[in-house]
Amino acid sequence: MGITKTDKFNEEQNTLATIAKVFAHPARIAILQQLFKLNTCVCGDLVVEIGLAQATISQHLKELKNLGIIKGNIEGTSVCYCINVEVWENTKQIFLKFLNQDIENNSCCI
Amino acid sequence: MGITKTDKFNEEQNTLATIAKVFAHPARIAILQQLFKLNTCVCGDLVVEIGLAQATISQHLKELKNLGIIKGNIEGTSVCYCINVEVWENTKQIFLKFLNQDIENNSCCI
DNA sequence: TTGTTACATTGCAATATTACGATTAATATT
DNA sequence: AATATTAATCGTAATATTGCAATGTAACAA
Repeated sequence: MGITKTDKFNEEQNTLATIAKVFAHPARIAILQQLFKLNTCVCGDLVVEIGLAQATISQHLKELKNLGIIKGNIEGTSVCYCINVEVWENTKQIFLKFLNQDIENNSCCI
Repeated sequence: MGITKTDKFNEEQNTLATIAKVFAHPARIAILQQLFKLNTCVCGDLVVEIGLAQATISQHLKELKNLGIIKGNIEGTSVCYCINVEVWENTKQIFLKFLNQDIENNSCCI
């Protein structure tokens, strides 16, 4: 089958899974880290930096853009990418809420 | 190809992607939420609760177990699952560190 | 105009994931 | 012992993801 049955789950669960899916590839993690690290727009050199084919990087950038956490500005023949801070914060909060759920007492399993 | 080129990335990036991949399915999110919510072992009724086939749930549980964030205790014919708090905390910290990286100034893109 | 550069898109092959029926293994129950 | 219950595993089909060569597109440079 290969198709996820999203109708079995609530919106929150599907949203969390969608966000996680975007984080679920080292190239996309690397792109985000690079954008954070440089603290400025990155124009093109992501391909050189990461070492995958240009088409592949472009595809990963597309997925990050689809989630909205990065944005691209066209500057002449090149495109500059950076974090979309608002969307990033929003996305982060959703994920933090999930990660920060804690167990009060965990005396059941050994 | 379909195969991720992990050798192009550092350990941290691959680890983050691996963790995210486990979170990247609503059924696994639902299982974790259930385990947190009940605050006790969940014995079997995950199949009923989530509404996927037993084999499917078992497969998702396996992936959560592979990451180590849940553990299962055999009790007679059934198995009780719960969060492995130590591993969960560890995993959480790795992810928090990634999520909490922030930009000091973001004046580049419009 | 012609070429060049930078990136997106398309098309395709290889591999991974999701889902489930069927089977197996282990323990309980009768 | 025979049967039932529970969950893991196997096998398989459908779909998704990854990666890249080739191509398309838009802006600039000569």
